[in-house]
Amino acid sequence: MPYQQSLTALADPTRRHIFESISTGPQSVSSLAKNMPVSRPAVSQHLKVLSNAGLVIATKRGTQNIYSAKPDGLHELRHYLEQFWGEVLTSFADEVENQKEIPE
Amino acid sequence: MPYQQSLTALADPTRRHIFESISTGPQSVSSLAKNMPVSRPAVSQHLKVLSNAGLVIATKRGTQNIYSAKPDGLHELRHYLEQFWGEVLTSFADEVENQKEIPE
DNA sequence: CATATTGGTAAGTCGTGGCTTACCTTTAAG
DNA sequence: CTTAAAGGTAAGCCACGACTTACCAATATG
Repeated sequence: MPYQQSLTALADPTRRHIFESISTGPQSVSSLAKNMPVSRPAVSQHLKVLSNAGLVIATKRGTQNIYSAKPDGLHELRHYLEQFWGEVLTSFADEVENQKEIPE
Repeated sequence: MPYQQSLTALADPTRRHIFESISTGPQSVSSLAKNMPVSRPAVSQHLKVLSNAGLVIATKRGTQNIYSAKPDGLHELRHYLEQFWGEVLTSFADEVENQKEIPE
């Protein structure tokens, strides 16, 4: 799953709340909707986005769908950010040391 | 700067592109706009968002504004994600070991 | 002083995304 | 078999956000 999907998935507050809730333990759709200010279909739609981003996974149990958080769903995003971390620091060092000129 | 601002700031592809470009070295607004498919004002607006999120910082040089990436701008976001990482793993372990029941 | 550069901001347009209600399918339970 | 519980999807609405053009302020340069 590309990091962009994780990024846009977690950018929405409602979706973040859902993901945080699931992270403390698996939940059914209705159970999630019960503790939220939005309707069940809304939750369902958010879960679809989170699922497409690889952040959650669903397993059936009778009529209900239990959603769990996927531990490795954040890997790519982390790598993306860490790569940045290095880049910024080295480019910063370059400037200071070499008095590097800045493109107009 | 709260992690949410970094999240929404980086969720936009254009803004991500700007931030990535700046991360390789400081740039002026016009210089950035020159290599982008959007107008200069659009870039300026994006820079404002990135600045509010604490991801970039501007310094004046004559008439132009030079934007640099802020190395520590991603700290909070990283912590937010890392905290998740732990949470998910422990809740996962709980289930496996204790056959923990899932709230309907 | 006049005139470019540079860039921030205002105002307005347009598409997307998050939400709702309505509907349907599937499994459980009386 | 009928009824209820659970949840995904369709259609439509509305707000917000990403753009544009137009305008203005500030600095540099002839």
